[in-house]
Amino acid sequence: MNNDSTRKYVPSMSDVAKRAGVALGTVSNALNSPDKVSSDTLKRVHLAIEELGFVRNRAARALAAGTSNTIGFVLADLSNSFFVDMARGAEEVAQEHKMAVLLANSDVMVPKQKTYLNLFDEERVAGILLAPIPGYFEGMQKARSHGRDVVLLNATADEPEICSVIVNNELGGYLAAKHLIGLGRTKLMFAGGYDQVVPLRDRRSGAQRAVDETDGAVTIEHVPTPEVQAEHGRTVGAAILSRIPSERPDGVVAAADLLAIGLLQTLSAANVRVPEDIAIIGHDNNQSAWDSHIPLSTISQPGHDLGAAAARLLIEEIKHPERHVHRSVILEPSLLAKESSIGRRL
Amino acid sequence: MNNDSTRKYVPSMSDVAKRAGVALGTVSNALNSPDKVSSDTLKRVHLAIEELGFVRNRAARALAAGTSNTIGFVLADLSNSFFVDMARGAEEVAQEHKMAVLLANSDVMVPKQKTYLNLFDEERVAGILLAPIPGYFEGMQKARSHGRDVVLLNATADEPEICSVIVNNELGGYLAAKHLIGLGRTKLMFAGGYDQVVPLRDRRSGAQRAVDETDGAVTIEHVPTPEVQAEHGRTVGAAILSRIPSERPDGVVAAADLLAIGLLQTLSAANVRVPEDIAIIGHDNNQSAWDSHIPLSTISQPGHDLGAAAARLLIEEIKHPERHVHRSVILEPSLLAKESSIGRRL
DNA sequence: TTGAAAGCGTTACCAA
DNA sequence: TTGGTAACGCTTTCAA
Repeated sequence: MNNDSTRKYVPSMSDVAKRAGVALGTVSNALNSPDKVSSDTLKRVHLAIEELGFVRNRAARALAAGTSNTIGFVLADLSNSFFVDMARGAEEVAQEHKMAVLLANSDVMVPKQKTYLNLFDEERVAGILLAPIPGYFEGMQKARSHGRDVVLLNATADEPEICSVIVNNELGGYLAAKHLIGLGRTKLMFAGGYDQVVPLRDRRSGAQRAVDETDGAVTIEHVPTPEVQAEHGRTVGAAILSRIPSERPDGVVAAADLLAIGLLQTLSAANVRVPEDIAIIGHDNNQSAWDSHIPLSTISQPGHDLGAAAARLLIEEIKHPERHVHRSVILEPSLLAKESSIGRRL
Repeated sequence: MNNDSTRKYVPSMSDVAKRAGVALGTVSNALNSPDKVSSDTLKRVHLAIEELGFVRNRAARALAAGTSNTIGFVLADLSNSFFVDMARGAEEVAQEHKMAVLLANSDVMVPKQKTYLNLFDEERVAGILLAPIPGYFEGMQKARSHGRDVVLLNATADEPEICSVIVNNELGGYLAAKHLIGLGRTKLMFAGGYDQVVPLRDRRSGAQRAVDETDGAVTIEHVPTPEVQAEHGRTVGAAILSRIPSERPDGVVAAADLLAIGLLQTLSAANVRVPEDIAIIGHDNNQSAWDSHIPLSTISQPGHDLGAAAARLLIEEIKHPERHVHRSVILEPSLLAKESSIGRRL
């Protein structure tokens, strides 16, 4: 009927100290620098902890020490596997250093991003990992001005004082276009995005570079879209279908996988053969695009490595501020050729 | 070259108090119970806060108050959109109550789940949301014994003292089978899972119930698989293909979407028509299965509602322990009929 | 190696 | 309404 009043008494370090017959400071040492304590007292302390069911109070710890061993990770979009991969990578590295990673999903909402950044700042976390909403950094400076170390993922700030890990998007676009060109395609299309979104713009210039290298043997046109979701891919697909076949591209570099999937669906539904008539390659290796009817060739973003590299930078900055040099790590994407470009291989 | 020593001095409440010419306690009140402070001093305090760039110290807050206004959410698998939906739902509700949700991904690893549960316990969070690794609750009791409120998502504990929110899986299986039967299918197959995994077992019994209701007009067979990933679906597909057509089922209820996708691929590749020859319905409405070639019919799990309901239960328990009644909320899944069962509708 | 005591920045209480 | 002050539970000197 009513709630249990099981709310047990939570033992503190001084309780442990009493029980073990040692001083408070000794318990603290036993926990934090076991080597400073004789193995005998160590045993007694641990026994007492066990008997009492003691748990450290992190709040008190953070207050006294001025910082915690927790890393706060604010990321833009949990429904995108790219970010989930980052979280995994960061976690693995943190774990090696006995640090924990707490996640906060800003869900592509700027105020939320700011709120969580502020939350981690208030919590005095050891450091903050931020995979920001493209173009939005609000809240970051405030945390930094309080001495909180911040490392950016998949974005760079103007100031060189902030470490960041980014992906070479230009190379991604280049690899994608180069792949299609190598497959003999000559009339390319770059689908999606517009120039205000830097990563997508970079992908496009990379694709352009690959085309330029052919000295005119290959052409490329750009069909911009407001966003890069599946529906925008369908729009692009419809646009292609409205042309007479001879005017259609024979290869499409999509700015993102979801867009590529939408495009793929629309074309297949109209009996355009992929890749025979039109080869398609996406971008991101987004899990949501796995297992599509015709497996999608894509440019794989090193999400895991990105998270790991960022965590390494952050931890270095936290633990050795004196020897730490602020820098930007650039990771390379890689080609993942599948059926949508190279056809079925048996 | 070297790191900036920008590490600014972080002002405290007493600094604010001095600056505003009021007492420390007044600043605290100004922040926590503005109504207890005259609008004049309120103004002065806020001005001082602004000028100093003050941020509360949550560690100190949690220490003094004994709890925070943060909810910790430990979930089993971030790469499954079901869990991400839960997180969103929980967050929305928390936000309405001015509480924040911090996420920890146990990544289907029991030790991690335990570690994070312990972490949140140590942090003295206001409460814990736990979407556990099926069958594993280690770490939960310890946190509970410290007075931490815990609410389970998509799982139930043996003790009635713990609130939980679950999905009626039996109904899900029933709806799925009923749907295929309503479409005229008479030789069903339930693909995936085995009886040790409770949710999957429930789905199967639901499907069985739907079949039983036909008084023998419809049959159903069970093909178990060790897990329910795409590869297992391919295995099931291969098994079906190895039979002569007349022995094949005409409708398959898959225990999970990923499995359904694998099955779909294998069958399509062998030119089995879906849904004409074999209708397929999955389970979970997993985002990773969206945008497949033939849109997959599925049973939609109310992930968002699940998270929201759980957060509501938890917050009620936190804020009104005296009037709170422990209970288990059961949510209903719903049918999402798409092309893989009903064919293309124009 | 161990013990004692001074904070850390809040909240919450009581007196004014 | 306000001010003063004792916790909160830990880390971290400094002596012993």
